[in-house]
Amino acid sequence: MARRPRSSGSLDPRAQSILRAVIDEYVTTATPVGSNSLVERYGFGVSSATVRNILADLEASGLLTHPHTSAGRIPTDAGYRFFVESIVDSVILPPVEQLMIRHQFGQVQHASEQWFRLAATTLAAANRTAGLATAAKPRSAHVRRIDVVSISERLASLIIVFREGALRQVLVTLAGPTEQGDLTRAAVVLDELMAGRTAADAERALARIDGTGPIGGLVQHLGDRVLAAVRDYDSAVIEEVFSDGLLHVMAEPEFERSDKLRRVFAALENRAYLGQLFDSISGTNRVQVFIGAENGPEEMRDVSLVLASYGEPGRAVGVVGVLGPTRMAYPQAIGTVRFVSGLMNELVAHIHA
Amino acid sequence: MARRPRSSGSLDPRAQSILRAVIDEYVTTATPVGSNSLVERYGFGVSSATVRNILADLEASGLLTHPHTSAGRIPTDAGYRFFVESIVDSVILPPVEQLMIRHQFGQVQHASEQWFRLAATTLAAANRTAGLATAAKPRSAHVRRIDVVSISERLASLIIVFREGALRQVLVTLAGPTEQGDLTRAAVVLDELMAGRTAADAERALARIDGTGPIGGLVQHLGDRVLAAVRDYDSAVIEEVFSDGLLHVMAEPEFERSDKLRRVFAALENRAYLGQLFDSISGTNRVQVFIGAENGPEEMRDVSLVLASYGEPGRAVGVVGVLGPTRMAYPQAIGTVRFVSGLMNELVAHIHA
DNA sequence: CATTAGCACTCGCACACGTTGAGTGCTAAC
DNA sequence: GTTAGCACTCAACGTGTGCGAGTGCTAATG
Repeated sequence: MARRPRSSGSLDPRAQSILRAVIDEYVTTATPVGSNSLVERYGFGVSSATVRNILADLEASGLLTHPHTSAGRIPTDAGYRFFVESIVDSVILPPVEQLMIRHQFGQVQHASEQWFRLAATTLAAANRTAGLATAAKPRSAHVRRIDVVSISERLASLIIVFREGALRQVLVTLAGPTEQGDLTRAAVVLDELMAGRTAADAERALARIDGTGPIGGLVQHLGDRVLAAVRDYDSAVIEEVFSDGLLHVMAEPEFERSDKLRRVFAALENRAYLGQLFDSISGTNRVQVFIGAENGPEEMRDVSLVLASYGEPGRAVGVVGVLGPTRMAYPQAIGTVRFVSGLMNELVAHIHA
Repeated sequence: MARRPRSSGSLDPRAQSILRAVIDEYVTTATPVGSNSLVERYGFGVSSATVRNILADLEASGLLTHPHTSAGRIPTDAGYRFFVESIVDSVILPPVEQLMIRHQFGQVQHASEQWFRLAATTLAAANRTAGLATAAKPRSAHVRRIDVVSISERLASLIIVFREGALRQVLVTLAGPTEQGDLTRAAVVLDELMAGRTAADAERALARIDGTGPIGGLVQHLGDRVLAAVRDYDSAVIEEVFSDGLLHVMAEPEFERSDKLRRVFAALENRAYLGQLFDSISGTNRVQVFIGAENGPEEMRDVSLVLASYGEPGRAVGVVGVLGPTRMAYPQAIGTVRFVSGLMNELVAHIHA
């Protein structure tokens, strides 16, 4: 029975600090925490009996639970939520860690567009959980350059560079033996026709083209392929989700039995789900936290996501984040995700400069 | 006690068929198989007592074991090895399955160099295990084409196409504001200089270049980057190992507890190990099977690999294969791996035509 | 002499049972 | 409001027991 009825939302500062202590303790030990160990390790200046009363209150408010009568308390999703709300705006990553991460990004400054992979790897390492990241993808694709390279007599590699530096390669089987010279001429025509265009523009331009003549057919053939590739790039909500450190999650005690984790991984392979999720956070630049059942899918009820989008809302956006058990170190996760997304913002800005 | 001492290597045909039956049964049920269930389901025309005698012989030969005295038999690594040797040359994938796989490959005929991904996916699906594949990588890289595209004022995307169609992209920060015109001119110089060259040749050519003049510095700067990228591509034994269907392995009862599997996954992330392994089979085009402890690393003693290389030994080779528990359906695995590697051979030949 | 029926034996597994200990909730005193 | 005290609960652990699948051995058989 709750001794003093309280309105949810506000919380006695002492109760709040005890909630924090429970979360802190549970996150590190992974075992339910009891009143005794709390006063022992945190010593609130009160006895264990008092702490017990407060714990009972917190449970009545739905912030803690009991696995069974004679066990300690563990936080509920709502408990984590309350905790996260109370810290999410104030967390700042310590300068030492900031420096370490910056250093890692410096190492590969000019290694193609692999930054998002590095972001996932960095987040995974810094949190000992799984790191996730997608490449920044523009709202609508603009073609920047088209190139055609002969691979063999009847095979050519079609290379499409998009405005932000993203790149697509398509192998094209040719109708007959074709020399690099013709391919180059066709490439020039296509390049002039499509460079700077969106998919829709490019389609209109291609429709007006003269499909006859010595290389007209070739241009038409290649143009169709370019268009398909551009549309494909355009329509995918997320191009690729790169993840790293899934092994860390496997090592967590809640996933000792692999079937739970298997379902989580299966959910992560569901593009529709991830696409929708990432889309929902792509407006804001704030760090978003999804805790356990808040994720929606049944399979995800044992894990939490800490996500942030990066990029320029009107142009290109991507997502970085962390996935771990609901029992995860939220302050650390929020801090690193915020910092890395900031870093990615800088990089995107640098590209668009 | 073995009733009749036998030399290892040859085996009574009846004993052999019983070994097969044990493997067959164990692979499907995952539980030790006893003499009774054997005669029940396979009825060899003898009683269970006789089967028991033969089982004892097979155990004495090291092909079977006992988890404990009152349990049925399970195959040892040596037992699987014997079985695999006896079938490896005769397994042919049923035409129906051949057709299904061919069909899948037909669907994406012109989707860039993603074939190896499809190979992994197909193998995973066909065997309900993990599928592995690497892209075909040439012994020594030959540059086919170099292109430079301006991304922003001080940022350019350097695109290197290799002879077999492989592609590398490097973002380059420029010393000062540079127009596409200059970049294009530099690209032409580099293209003429390096196209058709190996890394070593390209290095020599680049050393002789005139680093002065209006675009000389630019060429030099970009050239260094190209060289680094080519060397990088050259030196990596395997570029990327794509895997699919790891979830299937997670579902196997031997990996119900996730720690075993975690170690396997960790081993798979060890590039040095995989590189050496893949290198060791890259000479031959035969299907190679590595069973349990044969793999070497302690972490891999519970899994088997069925691998085959594809490509043209002198030029470009890659690897496709399957990873599963030692208790895996070897005939099916061998059949699909052989067939898919054959398919990949065709594709590589097509590229080099 | 290979095969087989019969039988004692082994040992993991499932289940029941008592013990232990951490932790709770309640009450009465401060 | 806080606290000491205490009865109570329940998972975890170790032990004991019966069950059953399966073996290995022996002696009989065609």
